[in-house]
Amino acid sequence: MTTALKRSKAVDTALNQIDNDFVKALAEPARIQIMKQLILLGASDVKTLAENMPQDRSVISRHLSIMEKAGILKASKEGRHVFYRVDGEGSLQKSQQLVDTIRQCLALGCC
Amino acid sequence: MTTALKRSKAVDTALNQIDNDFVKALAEPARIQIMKQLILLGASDVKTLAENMPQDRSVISRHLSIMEKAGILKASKEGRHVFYRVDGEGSLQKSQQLVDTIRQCLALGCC
DNA sequence: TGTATGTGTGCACATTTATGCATGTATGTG
DNA sequence: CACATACATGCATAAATGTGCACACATACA
Repeated sequence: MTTALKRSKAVDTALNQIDNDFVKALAEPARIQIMKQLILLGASDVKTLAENMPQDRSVISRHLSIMEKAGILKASKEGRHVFYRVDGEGSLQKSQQLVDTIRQCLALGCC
Repeated sequence: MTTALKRSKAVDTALNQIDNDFVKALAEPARIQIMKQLILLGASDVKTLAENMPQDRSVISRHLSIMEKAGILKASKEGRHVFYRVDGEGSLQKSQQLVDTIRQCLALGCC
C-alpha cells in the first residue's frame, strides 16, 4: 500500500470520528437554551423546562431526546417525571474528540 | 446582584461563545468530505474538488463559502482560480473554544 | 376506581437547508 | 477582439428539520 493511500485512509478514519449527531445537536439555538437552563438548575423535568421556553412542551421533549442521544444529556425517570441533566463527562468527551480529530487531520495534512 | 443572577449571566456568556456557524458547518457530511480532500491535497480549486464529489460545482462553491465564513477554510484567488485550504489555526481555535465553553459551564453548574 | 398530571409520539405544516440549472462576471488564451 | 474557462449567484425544487396540536400511555392522587 502506498503512503498516499495510507494517509488517505488515516484522514478518513480521523474525520469519521466526528460525531454528526453531536454537532447537529449543538447547531440548534433552542437546544443551547435548554442546555443553559439545565446547567443552572442542575436537573429539571420537561414541563419546567418548557415553561421557560417559547416552544411547545412536545417540542422541548423532542429536543431533549435528541440531546440525550447525542450524549449531551442524561435522563432519569422518577414517577411521572423525567429529569434531564447535562452529561458533563459525555459532553466533554465528545467536544474534546473534535479537537483531537482536527489535530490528527492537520498532522496528516500534506503542507 | 445576587450570586444566582451572576451565575446565570456567566453561563449565558459562556454558551454565547458557541459559534453557531462553526458547528453548523461541521454538521453537514458533504462538507466533511470536502474537508477530507483539502487535507489530502493541501489546497485545491473549486473545479477539482467538485470533480471528486457527486454534487454540482455550484453546490461545492456554496459549501466552501460556508466553511470559509465559519473559520474552517481560507480562500486565495489566483487568476481565474480560487484556491481553498484548511485554516488549521482557525479550526483548532474554534473547536478548542467549544471544549473551553463546556468546561466553563460545568464549573458553573449547580451540582 | 375515576381524575388529574407528566411524557412521548403521530400527524400536518412552516421554516430552513441542500441541490441543480441557468446566467453573469472575471480572467486567461487564441 | 472573440472564445473558453473558473467561479459565484439568482432562481426553483427537493429534502431535512423545527414546530404545534391532538392523542395515547403511564403514574400519582382523591
